[in-house]
Amino acid sequence: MSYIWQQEVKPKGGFYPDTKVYFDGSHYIAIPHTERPFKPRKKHIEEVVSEQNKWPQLEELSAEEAADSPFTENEISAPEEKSDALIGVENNNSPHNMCQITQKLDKKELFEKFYSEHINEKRSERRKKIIEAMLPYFDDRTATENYVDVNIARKKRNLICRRVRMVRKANLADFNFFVTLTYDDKKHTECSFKKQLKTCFRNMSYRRNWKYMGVWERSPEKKRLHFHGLFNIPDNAVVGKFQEVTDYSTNHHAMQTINQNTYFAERFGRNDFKELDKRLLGESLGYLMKYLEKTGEKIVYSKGLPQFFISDIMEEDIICTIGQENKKLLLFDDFKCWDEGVNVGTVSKATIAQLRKSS
DNA sequence: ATTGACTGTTAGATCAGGGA
DNA sequence: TCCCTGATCTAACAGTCAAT
Repeated sequence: MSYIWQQEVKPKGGFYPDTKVYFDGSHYIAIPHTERPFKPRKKHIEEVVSEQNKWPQLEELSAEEAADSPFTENEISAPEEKSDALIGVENNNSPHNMCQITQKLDKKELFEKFYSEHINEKRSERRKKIIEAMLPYFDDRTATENYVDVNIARKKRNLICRRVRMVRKANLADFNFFVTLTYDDKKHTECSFKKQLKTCFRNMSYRRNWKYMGVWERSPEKKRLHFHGLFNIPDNAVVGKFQEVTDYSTNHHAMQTINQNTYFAERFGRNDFKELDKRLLGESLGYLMKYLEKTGEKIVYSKGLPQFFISDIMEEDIICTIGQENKKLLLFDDFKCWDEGVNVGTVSKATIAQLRKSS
């Protein structure tokens, strides 16, 4: 095998061109540029194993059920456009607000279903239960166990990827608020809360240059849907006003003071904008990570949160090589950034902003 | 670990409506 | 007409996968 990174990483002339630089929370680390020759991927086709019939009365779904439904409005109203999809919907002249949903699941989708059903259980218990549930769809127990183990490993890999991405984005983001939001029954249903809040954040990001990342949470003890997020809100881009509100917390059974924003209080309900101590970023991230893992929910990101920036790195700015096979470069805190032979200065917020971005 | 390719989702851009 | 806000459309990208 003759992949470039397996040859000599260190270039001649004492510098590394186009490295990907990330911040691990205390140091900047550069990954030297590597390339791998293109190799087409095999397409794996999963076997269809299960069909379920459901007769949901759409207008009778509660907001919560609607939010939890795997069928989006699009899938229900325009099934003919998804002819090759495994999830199909038929409307056989049934009453106006009723349609037959025929859900065909392949083995992988079935695995996903059982995996999310047992997400809150211990790993070994979860594995056992998924295997039992999937046993009828395989020839024997060994085949079932193999399939489940391979897919558990896949989920684990994917989670690691997401975690790495999230931490690297957060470390370069310069967040200044940790925000918790929920909704007032008088203003929203869970569904409308989620939809409008996402729209609102999207607009703040575009119009006021807010950056954010966060997760939705509905833990068993706190039934109400919350949004927890890390925000970078520029000084001149605040909406509404901040007010200290002191009230009784039913969760902690004690009085608590929150920094409530009037804009979000009026539109959505209770909220808390905690100013973020940079030293506590790791702790806040851990908090978000907990929900990321437990709920299987995806992270809500604003765009423009890079994982890396691209810079050439001079040999004199490298402390040592680190990582697997010493392929990463640990940099001095005041390392210089270079863009195609031009020194764009010592690393700083401004430097990072003008360097080439890499998602 | 990292990479590039693929794909479904979602965030940036734009539209539309309302109020001043 | 201008400004602000919420909604909608679609291009960009997050998530995933397989290779290594």
